Amino acid sequence: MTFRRSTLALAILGLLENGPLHPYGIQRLIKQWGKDQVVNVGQRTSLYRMIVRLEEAELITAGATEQDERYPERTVYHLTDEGREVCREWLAEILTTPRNEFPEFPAGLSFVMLLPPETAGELLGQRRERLTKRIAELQLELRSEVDGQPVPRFALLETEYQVAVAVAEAKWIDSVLHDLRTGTLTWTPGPV
Amino acid sequence: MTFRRSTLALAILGLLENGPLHPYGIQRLIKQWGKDQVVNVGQRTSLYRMIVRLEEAELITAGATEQDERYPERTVYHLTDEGREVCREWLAEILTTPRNEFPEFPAGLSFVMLLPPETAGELLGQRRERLTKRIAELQLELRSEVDGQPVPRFALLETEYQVAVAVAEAKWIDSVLHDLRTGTLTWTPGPV
DNA sequence: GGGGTCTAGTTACATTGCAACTAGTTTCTT
DNA sequence: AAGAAACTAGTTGCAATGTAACTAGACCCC
Repeated sequence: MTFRRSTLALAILGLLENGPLHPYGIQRLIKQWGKDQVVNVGQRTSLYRMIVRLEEAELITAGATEQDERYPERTVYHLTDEGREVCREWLAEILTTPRNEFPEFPAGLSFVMLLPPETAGELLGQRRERLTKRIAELQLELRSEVDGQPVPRFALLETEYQVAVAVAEAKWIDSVLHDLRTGTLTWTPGPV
Repeated sequence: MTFRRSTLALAILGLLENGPLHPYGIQRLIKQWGKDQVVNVGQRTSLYRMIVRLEEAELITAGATEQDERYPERTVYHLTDEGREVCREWLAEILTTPRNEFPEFPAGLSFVMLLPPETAGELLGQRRERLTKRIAELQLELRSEVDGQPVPRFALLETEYQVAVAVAEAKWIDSVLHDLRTGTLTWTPGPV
C-alpha cells in the first residue's frame, strides 16, 4: 500500500521536517513561504483530508494536543521516520523524471485549427500580454527580501524555473504571432 | 449548470467536429492523431464516462446505432450546436489565459534544500539526460510525414510548444548544474 | 492451437475538487 | 461603541477524476 504522491502530501511532509505542527499552522506556513504558488491547496478541505490520510499511512503521527485557552484544541503532528524516507523518495522521483501532466494549453493548441487564423492570433496576443505580467510578478519575487536580507537563491529555485519556462513560452508565442501576421503560418479553419 | 472544462472533454468535442463517431472510434482517433500526447486518456473508463456526461449535458447527442455483424453495436455521437459553441469558448479561455496547474517539478524544487547539494545535482543531472531524449523525440515528431507529405505546421503547434518549453527547462537545469559544480549555488541541507 | 492484439466495453474503489456551512475571536473603521 | 472584515479552525457533502482489474468475442500470425 504505497501512498500516492502529490504536491500537497510532499509539502506537508516537507514542512514537518521543520518541526511538529498543527494543521492550521501548516496551512499558514504554506502561505507564508509562498508554497501556495507551487502546491495546490485551494480549500482547507484538501489539507485536512490529506493529513488524516498521511496519519493512517503512518507517515505522520499525532502528538500532544496543545491547549491554548483562547483557541480550540490543536493536534500537533510529527513526521515519522517512514515519512521522512518517503519524502526523500518522492523528491528523487520528482526531480529526476520529467512527466507529462497534460496542461491545457498544449491541448488547446492542438485544436487551434478549428478557429480562423485571425482569431487564433488575437487570442494568443491576449495570452502574451498576461504572460508579460506574470513574468514581471515572478521577477519581483526573485528580488524579494526578508528582514532586509535578500532571500537566498536556493530558496527561489522554483521561481527561477517558472520564469525560465514562462519566458520560453512568451518567445514561442511571439514567433507564432509573427508568422501569423506575415502569413507564413496559416490554415483554413474547420474540421481537421 | 456549466460543464467543467477538461482536456478530454475538449478533445471529444474537437474530434466530433470532424463528423459523427462512436466511442471506440474517438479513442482510436485520439491515438492516431497523437492527441494522447496532450490529452489525458489513460483508461478508456474516463472516455466512456465523459461521453455519457457530455450527452447528459446535451453537448453531444447519440444518433443511429451502427450495426456491423462482426462488431458489437456502436452508438454514433454527434456534436450539437451548443457543443460546438462550448468548444469555441473553451478554446478561447484556454488560449488566452495562462493558468497555474501545479506541476510537480516546481513543487519538488521548492523542497530541494532538504537534500545535500551534491544529491540534488545528481538527480537534476538525470533529469537533464531524460529531457535530452524527450526533446529528440519531439523533434522527430516535428519532421513526421503522412503519405510522404510533411505534416503541415499548424497541426504541429502543440509539439513545437512542448519543444520550446523542454529546451528552456534543459537550459535552466544546465545553469543550475553549472552553479552547483562551481559552488556558486549551495546550501546546508536540512529543515528550512 | 497458443499468444498476442484489437474491439468494446463494465465495475468498483480511491482520491481530488469545489462549494457551502459553522462559530468563536480579533482588529479595523467610522 | 457598533458593525464590518479578517483570522482561527474546522466539518459536511457531492461531483468528478484516476486507477485497477475484469469480461469477452474476433482476428492474426506462427
